[in-house]
Amino acid sequence: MCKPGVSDGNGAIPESTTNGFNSFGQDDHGRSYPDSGTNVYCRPQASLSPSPMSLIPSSQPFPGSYNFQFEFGKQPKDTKSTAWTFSDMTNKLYAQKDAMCPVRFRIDCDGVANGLYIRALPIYSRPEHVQDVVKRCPNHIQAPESANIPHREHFIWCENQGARYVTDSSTGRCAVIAPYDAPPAGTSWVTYLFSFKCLNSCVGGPNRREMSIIYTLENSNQEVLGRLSIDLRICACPGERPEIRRR
Amino acid sequence: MCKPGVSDGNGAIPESTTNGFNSFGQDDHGRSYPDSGTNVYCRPQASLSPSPMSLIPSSQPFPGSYNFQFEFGKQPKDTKSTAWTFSDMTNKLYAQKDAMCPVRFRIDCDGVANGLYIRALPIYSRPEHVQDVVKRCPNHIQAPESANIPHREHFIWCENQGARYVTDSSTGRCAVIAPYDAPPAGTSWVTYLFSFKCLNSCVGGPNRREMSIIYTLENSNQEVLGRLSIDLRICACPGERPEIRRR
DNA sequence: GCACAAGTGC
DNA sequence: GCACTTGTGC
Ligand SMILES: [Zn+2]
Ligand SMILES: [Zn+2]
Repeated sequence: MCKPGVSDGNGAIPESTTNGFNSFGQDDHGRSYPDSGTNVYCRPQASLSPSPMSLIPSSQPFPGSYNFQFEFGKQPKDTKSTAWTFSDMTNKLYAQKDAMCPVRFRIDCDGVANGLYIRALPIYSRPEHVQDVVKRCPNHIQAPESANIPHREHFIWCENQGARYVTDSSTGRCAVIAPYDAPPAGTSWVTYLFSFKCLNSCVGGPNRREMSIIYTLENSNQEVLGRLSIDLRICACPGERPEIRRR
Repeated sequence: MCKPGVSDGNGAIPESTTNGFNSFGQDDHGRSYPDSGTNVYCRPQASLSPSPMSLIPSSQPFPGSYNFQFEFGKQPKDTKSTAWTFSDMTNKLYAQKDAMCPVRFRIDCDGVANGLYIRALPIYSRPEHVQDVVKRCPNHIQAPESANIPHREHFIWCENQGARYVTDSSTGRCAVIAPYDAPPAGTSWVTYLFSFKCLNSCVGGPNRREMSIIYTLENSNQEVLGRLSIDLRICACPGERPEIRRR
């Protein structure tokens, strides 16, 4: 079994968990809601006293000793109606809501990687919103097809066996953790299927705020061994790059 | 005290209640939800077997023996940014969400009208949707300013003293009932303030479906003594008639 | 895949 | 009050 040392990639103390941060939302659920005032859908205001950087999850990528890497599986079609597309140029994933997006990970490992995990955590990438917890909008949480699903409030779902949905009790951040499986014979890449359960535009949820996914490679003590960050846009037409849209 | 006889205006048996109808929604809440399929915001389908007319609330106006009538108070401003405007031409109220709309009612009554009530019930006016219960969208129900408000699921609110929010136990229809007060000295019109707590476009709620308000004059036995119907459109810019909108 | 609808930022 | 954004119907 291979086990390189824990590193943190920021030259600081290794995080014993990815959850060492706080969120400052508009309400108990850290969400922005429509019409806090009369008839105005408003975005959450930046908190008056900005939260210390340490309270915000790090999105600083670092391969770490395991040389943690990702790539995307082949996209279904290359037309404008594709369910998802990843731009290497911008490091941004465009996907429809609920589309299964195959993300492959690999690590440098001579033997069997045991007790390793992939954590997927969504964040708002803009500093004004990064302190807010990414949650689904009430409309989608309450939708019948999410009824009785325990993780229905989670924005990122992972279809892999063994995926575990966690909500940090102090911050309210929702993440999904899947065991890092051994790659199939003949490759070092392991595929994970992620889907995203709100649109970027969902009122009462993401509410048009730009997002990123933070993928961390962790050991069973939740020590971060490597980190990746991917920008994310969930929309009806991921095949249409925003700049191409006709006026 | 004046008390003309109960009439029904349809030449049929008087309704002993406005609630003698059923709703056939998409789910337990009679609502349309986003993405019943993958990534498609869909409207509710018309039920395969159309509901009998008797199960749908009547919106047939009739003044009745009391000569039940309405008019609108003076609108705040006549600019495009008005909070509400009523078109006599089309019998349609255009209003912003949460805007207080003053509706005046009058009845022919020589003495003191006692034990009379005004009921306001919202319906979807198109036959495809009339069987669905009008409720607020989950986003607005869950919004912090609606927390702890018992009638937060109601689409129509009435600000008058004595307003009572009722939900029919068999149909799930939500209505608000206010006592018919004596008009102030010098007029026969009594003013009621109504507000509408979702946009016409609210996903998971009205979801772009056209609506009407049914106002009924009732006695304390919920017998209908008169009925009025007003078409309704709740939107961000009620001052802009839909036809005027620039392309 | 286009044209429309309609809430939002500014 | 305009222009833009972006989900939706067709
Ligand atoms: Zn959503
Ligand atoms: Zn609403």
